[in-house]
Amino acid sequence: MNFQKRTNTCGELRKEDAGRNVTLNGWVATVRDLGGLIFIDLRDRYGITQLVIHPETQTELAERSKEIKSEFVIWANGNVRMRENPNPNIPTGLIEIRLEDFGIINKAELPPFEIIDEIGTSEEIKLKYRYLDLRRHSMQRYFITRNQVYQVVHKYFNENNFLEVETPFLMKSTPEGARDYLVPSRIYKGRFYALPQSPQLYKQILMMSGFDRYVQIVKCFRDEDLRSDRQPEFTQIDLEMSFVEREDIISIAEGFYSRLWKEVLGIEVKTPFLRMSYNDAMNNYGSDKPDLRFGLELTDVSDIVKNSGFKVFSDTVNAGGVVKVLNAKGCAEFSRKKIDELTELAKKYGAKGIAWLKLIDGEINSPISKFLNENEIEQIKRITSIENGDLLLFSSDKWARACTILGALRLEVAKQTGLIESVKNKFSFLWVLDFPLLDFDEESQRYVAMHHPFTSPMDEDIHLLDSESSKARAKAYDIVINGAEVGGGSIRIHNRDIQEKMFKLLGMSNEEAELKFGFLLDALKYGAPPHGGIALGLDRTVMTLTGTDNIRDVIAFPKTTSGLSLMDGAPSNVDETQLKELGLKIIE
RNA sequence: GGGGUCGUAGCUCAGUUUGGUUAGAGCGCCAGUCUGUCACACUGGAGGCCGCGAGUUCGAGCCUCGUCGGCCCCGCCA
Repeated sequence: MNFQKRTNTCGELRKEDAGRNVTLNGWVATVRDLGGLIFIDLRDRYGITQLVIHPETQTELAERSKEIKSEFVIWANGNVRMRENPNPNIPTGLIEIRLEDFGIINKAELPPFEIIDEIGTSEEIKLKYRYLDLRRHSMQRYFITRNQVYQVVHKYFNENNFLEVETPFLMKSTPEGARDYLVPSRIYKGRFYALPQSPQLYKQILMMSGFDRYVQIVKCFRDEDLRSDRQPEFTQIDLEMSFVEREDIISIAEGFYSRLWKEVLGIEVKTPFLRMSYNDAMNNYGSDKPDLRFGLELTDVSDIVKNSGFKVFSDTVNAGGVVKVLNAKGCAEFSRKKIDELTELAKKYGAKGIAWLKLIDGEINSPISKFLNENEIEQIKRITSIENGDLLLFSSDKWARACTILGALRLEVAKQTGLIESVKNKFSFLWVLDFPLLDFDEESQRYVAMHHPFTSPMDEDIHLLDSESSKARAKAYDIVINGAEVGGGSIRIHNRDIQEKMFKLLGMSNEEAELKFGFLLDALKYGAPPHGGIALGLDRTVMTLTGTDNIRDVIAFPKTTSGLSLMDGAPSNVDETQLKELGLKIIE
C-alpha cells in the first residue's frame, strides 16, 4: 500500500514549527466534527497532534474525511500553525496542522474498548486484545521505563567491567527448588531439557572459567502458581563476581539502584542502604521483606505471660512458642466485625485465633483481660507503648508463624488506616541479611536450602554443620524495596568438600549429588575462585519505579493467574504427529 | 491442591435479597444539527445465547449442581 512517509512524529511539533509543511503518520484517536469545522486527533507513540479541516473552503477534503473513524491508520499532510484556542494539557497543544491532504493507510474495525488512558475494561478483555491495550499511552509508559532500566544495566555494568554472557535456555533439569518447565528431546526420546529457573550454575561456572564479572538480562522460568507479582516467565538482572565478599556484591547492587533511581526518577537514593538481620526483620515486622516506610513494629510478650492464667499464652510459651503483639495505633474504634475480618486474615496464615486488647479513655477493653493479672497488663501496656485509642493484636504460636501472622495484620492495618497511601511516594531500600542456611520442610521431613544449595555458610558457623546445622547462617542477602523482595543473592561455596557436605545435609547421597550436580563438583576440582552474586528482579524493579502493583503491567505479553495467554491461546494442544515425533503420549 | 470474589448490550455496571408482564443506565456506536473543539455539545436510533451445560419449577438473569474463564489470597515459588 502506498502512503506518504512522516516527516515528524505526533509528539514533537511546537510553536517554533509554525509555517512548516509536515506529514504525520499515526492512528486516529478521535474525530470531532463541529459541522463547520472538523478536528482530528492523530496519535502515535510520541504523542497526539490535532489536525483541522475547514469544510467551507476544503469541500473535497471534508467530504473524504467523513470516512475516517477511530483507530484508522492514516497519513496527513498540511501546514503547522498556531491554534486559536491552545490546549495546555498536551505538549503539542499550542499548534495544529491545517490539513492539505491525507490518505487512509488502513481501516480499523471498532475496537472492543476505547484507546484512552483511564479505562475500566476488565483484565480479560484487555489481555485478549493486548495489542490494543498496549496502544494506550498509560501502558506504553511502563515499557518506556523498562527500556530505561535495560539501558542503565548495560551502561552501569559495562562501566564496572562486567561481561554480558548469554547462557542456555535448554539445560539440564535440576529438580531442587521450583518445578521445572520441561522440553522434550526429539533426538533422545524420553529425555528432556529444562528451561532455567535461573542461570545459577552457568554463572558460577563462568567464574571458574575466569570471566570474573558477569551480568545478563535473562528470562527465568518457574512452573509454579501465579500471583500479582509472579509470572511463570520473568526477567532477572543476573550477576556474579569473583574474588569478592558480601560487601562487594552489596556495594555493586547499591550503586546500580542509586544510578537507576537517579536516571529514571531523578531521585538521589542514599547509600549505603539500611540493613537488618532476618531475625530482626521477622521479630519486629513479621516478614523477611519488611516495608519500613511506616512503623507498627511487633513486640514480644512471651516472658510477661509465660506464667499467665491465660492458658493459651502460657501453654504456648512453655511449649517453646512465643506470644507476639502488634500495636495497631489508633485502631481502638475497630468494630467487632472488623476484628473478626482481621482474624479471618490471620487464619489464612495458620492462626487459630487472635486475642485483642483496646485502650479507650484509660479503660482496658479486652476479652482476655480477665485472665491477666494487673502486673501482666501493666507490663504489656509499657512494652507495647499503648496509648488511648490503640488496639493490641496478640498472636501466640511457634515463633515464625506468630511473627508471620502479625506481619500480615501489620500490612492490613496499614492499608486500612491509610498509612500505606500516605507513604506511597517514598522509597525504602533495605538489605535483609544473616538468613538461616537451612529450612526444615514439613512435607518431605528434611532440610532444604533456604536460598539454594550453593550458598556458602558463614565462616563462623561452618563448625555448626556437623552438630546443629539448623542454626547455621548463610552468606545470603535479599534486597527489599518498599516491602517487596526485588532481589537476592549469596556468596557461593567454592570448596568442593563443603559443597559435598551441603548436598549431604540436604539428604542427597554422593551418587545422587554426582548424578545431578556432578558437572559443578567437577568444575570445583579445577580451581574455583571465591565468588558470589545476586539476581535482581527486573519486572519487580520496573513495578516499583512505575508504582504499579501488578506485574502484568510491565510484561508485554503476560499470562493470566491460571497461566493462560488469552491473546494467542497458549498453552494449546498439538498435532498427534508432533507428539509422535517426540515420543510422547497424552495420558488422560 | 485449597479459599474468596466476579461473569447481564461493543465496554463498565444495576437488576439476583423475596423466581412472575416487554431485562435497564452511562459510555461507545449509527444518523442528523452545529465554525474553535480537544471526553465537543444537542436531538434521535440501533444494539442482549443474562459465560456454558444440566436440574428444580407452571415459569429461571434470579434457586441447585456441574463446568469454563477473569481477579485476589493460602499452599507452592531453592
